[in-house]
Amino acid sequence: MGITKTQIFTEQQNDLAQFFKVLGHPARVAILQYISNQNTCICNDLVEEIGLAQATISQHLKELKSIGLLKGEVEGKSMCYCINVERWTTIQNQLNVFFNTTKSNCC
Amino acid sequence: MGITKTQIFTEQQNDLAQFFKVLGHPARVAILQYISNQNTCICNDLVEEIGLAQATISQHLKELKSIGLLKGEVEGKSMCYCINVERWTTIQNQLNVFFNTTKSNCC
DNA sequence: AATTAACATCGTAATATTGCAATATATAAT
DNA sequence: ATTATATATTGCAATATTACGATGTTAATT
Repeated sequence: MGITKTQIFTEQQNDLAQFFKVLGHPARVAILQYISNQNTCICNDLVEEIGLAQATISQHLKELKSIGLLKGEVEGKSMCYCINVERWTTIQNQLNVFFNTTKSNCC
Repeated sequence: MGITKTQIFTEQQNDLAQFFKVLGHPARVAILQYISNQNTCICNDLVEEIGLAQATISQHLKELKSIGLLKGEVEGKSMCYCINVERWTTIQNQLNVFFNTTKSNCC
């Protein structure tokens, strides 16, 4: 097969895994860090900064947008991609709830 | 292609992405939650509880072990898989540092 | 209106992941 | 010693992901 059996898990488990999965690529970690360090955030900078082709960066940005972590606004002929701080904080909280409620142990 | 260009990222970025990636599958989230809720944690229970084949569960356990999140001890003819609380806390802290240092914004 | 610049999307090749049956291994029970 | 039980490993098929060139699209510039 090769297809994840989403149906056998809870919505919470699938959502959590989805967040983790999107963050689970170094290019996407790097993109978030770079955007966070800039005051202007334009996609073309990312291509030079990260060192992947423009099409590839665009694809990674799309995935970060898919879970609401980034929002992009058209700014002339460029794009201004920003971190959605509200969403960012919400996800951080959800991950912390997961970590805090899942660390008990038997041995 | 199809191969992640690990060399162009920092070790920190690759490590972070690796943690996220391992947690980025609902079966692995479910396994961690189940183990955390049990006092005894035996692999065979997991097969029935999660609903994936024994070989598949074994594979997921291996990945969780690969980043040190689980430790397994032989207990008779069963295995006792436990969460490595120390490692768990370390990773949680690293993720929080990432979240806290990466949420500034421009718009 | 043609051109340029900045992305986005499509198509595709290479590689990775998911899942399982079959098989191997290791221990407990008989 | 043989058998049963629990888990790991191997091999493989199906699907997903990564990456990029080529091509669309949109908006500013000329």
